[in-house]
Formats: sequence, structure tokens, C-alpha cells
Amino acid sequence: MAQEDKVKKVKVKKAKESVLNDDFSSGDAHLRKVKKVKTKSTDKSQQEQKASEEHKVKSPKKESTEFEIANDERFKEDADKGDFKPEKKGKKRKRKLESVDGLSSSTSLSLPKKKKEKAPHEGEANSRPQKKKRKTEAGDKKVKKEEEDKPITAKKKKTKEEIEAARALKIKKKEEEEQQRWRWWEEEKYEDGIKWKFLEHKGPYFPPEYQPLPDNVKFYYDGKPVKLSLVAEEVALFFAQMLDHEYTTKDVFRDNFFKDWRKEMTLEERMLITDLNKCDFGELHGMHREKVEARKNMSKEEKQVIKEANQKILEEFGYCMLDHHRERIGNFKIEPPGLFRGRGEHPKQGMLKKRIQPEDVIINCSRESRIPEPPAGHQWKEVRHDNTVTWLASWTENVQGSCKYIMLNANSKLKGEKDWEKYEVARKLKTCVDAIRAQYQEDLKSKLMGTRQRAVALYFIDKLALRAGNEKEEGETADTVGCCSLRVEHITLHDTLDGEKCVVEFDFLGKDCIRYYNKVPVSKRVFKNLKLFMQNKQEGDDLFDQLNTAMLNKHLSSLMPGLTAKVFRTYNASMTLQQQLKELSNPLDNAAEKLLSYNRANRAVAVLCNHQRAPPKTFEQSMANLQAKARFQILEA
DNA sequence: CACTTAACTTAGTACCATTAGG
DNA sequence: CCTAATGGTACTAAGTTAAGTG
Repeated sequence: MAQEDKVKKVKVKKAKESVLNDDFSSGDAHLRKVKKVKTKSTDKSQQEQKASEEHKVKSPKKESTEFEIANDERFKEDADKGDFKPEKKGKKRKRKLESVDGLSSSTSLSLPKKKKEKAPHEGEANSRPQKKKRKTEAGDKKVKKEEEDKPITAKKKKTKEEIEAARALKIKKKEEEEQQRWRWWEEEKYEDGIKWKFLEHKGPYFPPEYQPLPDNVKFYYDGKPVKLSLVAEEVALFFAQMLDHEYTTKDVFRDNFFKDWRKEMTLEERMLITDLNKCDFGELHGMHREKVEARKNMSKEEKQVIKEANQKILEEFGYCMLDHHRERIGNFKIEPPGLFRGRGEHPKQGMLKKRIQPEDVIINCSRESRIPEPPAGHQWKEVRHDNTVTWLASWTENVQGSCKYIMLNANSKLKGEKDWEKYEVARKLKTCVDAIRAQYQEDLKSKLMGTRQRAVALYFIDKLALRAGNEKEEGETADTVGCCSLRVEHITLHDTLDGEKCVVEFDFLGKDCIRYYNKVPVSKRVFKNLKLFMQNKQEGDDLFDQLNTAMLNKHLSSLMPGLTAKVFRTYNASMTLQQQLKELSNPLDNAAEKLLSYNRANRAVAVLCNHQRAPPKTFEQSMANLQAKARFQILEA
């Protein structure tokens, strides 16, 4: 999840709190106070947090999705008091159904009424040119001053002021944005399944067309220059651009690429080019490197020009109108063509990810909205008007055959509400988790093998925060597993290990091919069951042969509506954070200490959820630097 | 019911701008 | 002032889950 989302989530969270505060306004003043304080400090630490103690475990900010409720004081006290009722119309929400078309929403008290949705526009239109003006002004002066006699002090002063002004402007803009934020959480929800009443957008933004190679850049086959057809050339360039990457050394990648590349070739080309090893992409690669270099060395002004162009695109395609509010789209750009970069040992790595044409794209919007125009000379695959889904456009991707969607970004109503709902479900789990735990403990003794397996799986999911683990089609994806898809080779049973009894050693690749390695002491009963499950099985066999995610989730939802396997991850991550925060921090701590505890608490969550990050490319070098420094210091001492 | 797939969330990585450190 | 570290954002792959299908 993107950092951006983090910030947005924080905002969403604030929103949640405010709903809560409203609800409790007549009630528990103490609670509210606590909440306020909590929220504040949390936000602060999220913004300020910097420390990243080790490189291997991810820094805290990315865990947002899994721990948020723990940040939330409500979670502790009043899991059942929240008024979020996904299926019902919220009794306390203000918006009436008739207000859906906007006009009557003017009754919704305090918000500045006029042109709510237009305001951001105006705000930006005002502030941007202003900013620009300021900048160029300052720039001019700078240049002038430099030519004059006392350049340095004057220049310094000016930039300082400039920076100050820019900062102030930024803050102001943020506040403004906050002011006109759509307070959807104060409004009434739609009936079941309806996601919007009005949706208008400009359609997706398509990547630029391929620019043919200049004449002086040539591809060579078997030492001889070959002028490739446009399509074949484009694909060749995809490969050439990746030559610095490890991918291009892998056989699977190379084979897949070559196979798909040849499909794009003309008959002649295909006849000629039969061996990837005889292909020389050197000049294409060189050209690419030069381009990257040139981009890096661009002047400030050139960069500014590009930035502004991007801004313009964002303005035009990056937003939509959803129920009279301007909402930011998360990914309004169609994914550009390239070579598929699967994670881990992905059998499809290197395959050509084809260019998406408007003819591949389905548009979804209101019937009565301005239908987006397809690019000149093109048509949409389809225009539909389905308000039970949240996507604005979709297409089918050719490598895996899966659907891709254009959707709103994380701070939009559509995403925020869903997120809220998620935490409400987790809060609900808190009220019945004891019963559910007792239940699966009991089920460990069941006479039915399926029930026992389900119980053990649930035990893992609950205790270790494992993912559900759907089956996957072999050969289509990397070989990764989750709980239900664990195979016998993924665990080792130790009657005793390091002085502990009944230890299960896990070693498998999970989502994104991230290794899960853990040694966990379990109860005798679980241990015995595992032994039983593994009897007469060999490598490659499912540990839980009588269980799959559908069965597990069906069972869970019968225990509590809305309960699925992933809720446990949310729940346990949140509980961990909250409990760690409590344990590690002290109300009297200063900001730095609070930050440290916060980071440590997040660390605990990261460990629980097995969130990991590859060491940065520069790690080796940084480490060497640090070591050198350390050595130096020792010598000095 | 098994199997597929649409729709959505979760997650790691690449890249870029800003800031801190030297 | 330059360079490395850092933090934010964009991107898109890889999951989960429920609904549809034969």
C-alpha cells in the first residue's frame, strides 16, 4: 500500500473519530477526551516518525491497514457502540435519500454551503499562479542579486523567506482542503449494494504512443544491423531497457520474452531471429541509459515544465464527479505496455504485457453523465452504467487474464467507507473472539477430520496471523501458500526444540514470495493433530486436505456475520499495536520517546504480519560506510 | 457443489523530491 | 554546496472473498 494511502487513511480515521465524537457528544465526555488526545498523538507520530531501526522489517507506516483500530481508543472500550451498520441505513447519518441529488444536502449544518465541489478548483486556481509568480519573482531577484555586490547574504535571506512562504502556503492549502473535505461519514448511507447515484469522469489516460528509434540507434542480430518493424522494435526496447536488471539473466524471463517477442515479429523477422543470445540490444540499451541520465541532469526549469504538464493531466483525468463531489481517482492512467515483472519465481515473468487500446476498455459511469470521449479514431469496448460497482473503467490484462480497474483513491468516500467497515467488523470480532477461540479449541477434538483441520487452520490464522491461502493454479503463478494451502513440506514438527515442547517450524513462501519462517510452540492437542494430518503424506500433499478457504470462510461467517479469515489479521494486528503501545509508552514521555515506542509497537505488528522489505540496493554501500565509521570511532576512543 | 471470475484489498518496489549530514 | 538518507507517491502484482455458472 502506498504511503499516500497512509496519510489518507489517517484522515479517514479522523473522520471516523469525528463521527464517533458526534455520537457520543451527549455521553461520555471522558472517553471523548481520551480519544482526542490519542488521535492527535497518533497523527503526529505518523507524520514525524522517521526512525527505522532495522532494514529488514518494514518501517511502520505501511502497516496502516492492519493496525488502525488499535490506534483507536474506541476499540478497547466500546466495540459494540459504533453505529456503523453496513446493511442498515445509519440512523444517525444526516443525509436523507432525497438529498442524494445534492440540493437538500444544504441542510447539513455547519459546512460552508456554496459550491462545495467547485471550491477546490478555485482554491488551486488561485494558489498555483500565485505560487508560480512568487517563485519566478524570487528567481529573478536571485539572479540580479548574484550579479550585484553582496550576493550571498541577500540570496540566503531571500530563499529563506521564500521557503517560509512556500511552507505557509502548503499548510494553508492543506487546511483549505480539509475545510472542503466531503464529510460523507456524516451522511446517510445508500441502500444495499448501491455505490453511487451519479458518476462522471473523463475516462482513463492512455500512455503515449511508441516513439520509433532514431536512425543512429540500431539493433543487431548475429552481428548485423537489422531494422525491426515498429511493433517488434517496441518490444525489443522493453527488453533493452531492463538489461541492467537481474530479471534479464533468468532463463524463464528470457524464454518468455523471446517467445512473446517473436509473436510480435513479422514473418521475415521471425525467420531471421531465432536465438536470443545472438541479439545485441547494446545500442538500444545505451540510448535508454542516456535518456535516464539526461532526465536526471535536467535543469530546474525543465523539470518544472514537466511537472506542470503532469499536473495538467492530473487535473483533467485525475478526478471524477461522484454524487456531486469531486473525488480523486487512484490510478487514472492505463498501465503502459512492458514485460511482465512477476515476483519471485514467477512462471510468466518476461511475458509481454500488451498495450491497452480503448477498444479493450469498458467505461462505467452514469447514464446521464457526460460520457467520456474515446481517443480520436477509437471506440470504447463498452459503456455501461452499473452503480453497484465502484470502478470507472476496466480492462482485461493479457498475461494472467485478470481484470484491471480504475478506481478512486484511498481517501475517497467509496474506499473510506469500506475501510471503516473493515475495522468495524474487526471490532465486532473483539466481542466474540473468546467464544470463537473456545469453539475451535473444542473442534480440535472433533471426530470429523475436516472439522479438526479447520480448527487447526483457524488456530494458525488467529495465533500467527497467517493469510487464508487460496489454492492457485499450478504453473500460472509463483508457488506461494497461505494457511489453507500449506503443504506438508512447509512445516516440521519438533517434539522438543530449544527446551520447548511441541514446536512447529514453519518455512514457506507467502504472498509476494516473502518467506515466512517461524518456530512456534503449540498446544499438545494441536501438535497431535498435525502429526495426524501428516500421516501417510508426502512432499507436495496438502496439510489440510479436507479444507479450503471457502469452507473456512463459510464456517466463520456462520459464527459472526461478516467474519472471514482476513479479519483475524486486522484484529490481531490492531490488538498487538494497541497492547504494545500501552506497554511501551508512558503518558509522561516526550515526543521523541513516544515516537520510539510507536515505532517499536509498529515493529511488533510488522513481525506478526511478516511484513518485510528487501534491503535497499544501496544497502551494501551504506553498511560499508557505517562500518568504516564505526571502526574509525573505535580507533579514536 | 466444484469451478471460475469479478471486484476489491493488501503489499512490495521503483522512483522522485526533500532534507540531513558532511 | 554536494551527496546520501529518507519519506512520500505511483505503480501494479498478488492476495481475498463472494457471486455466478454449469
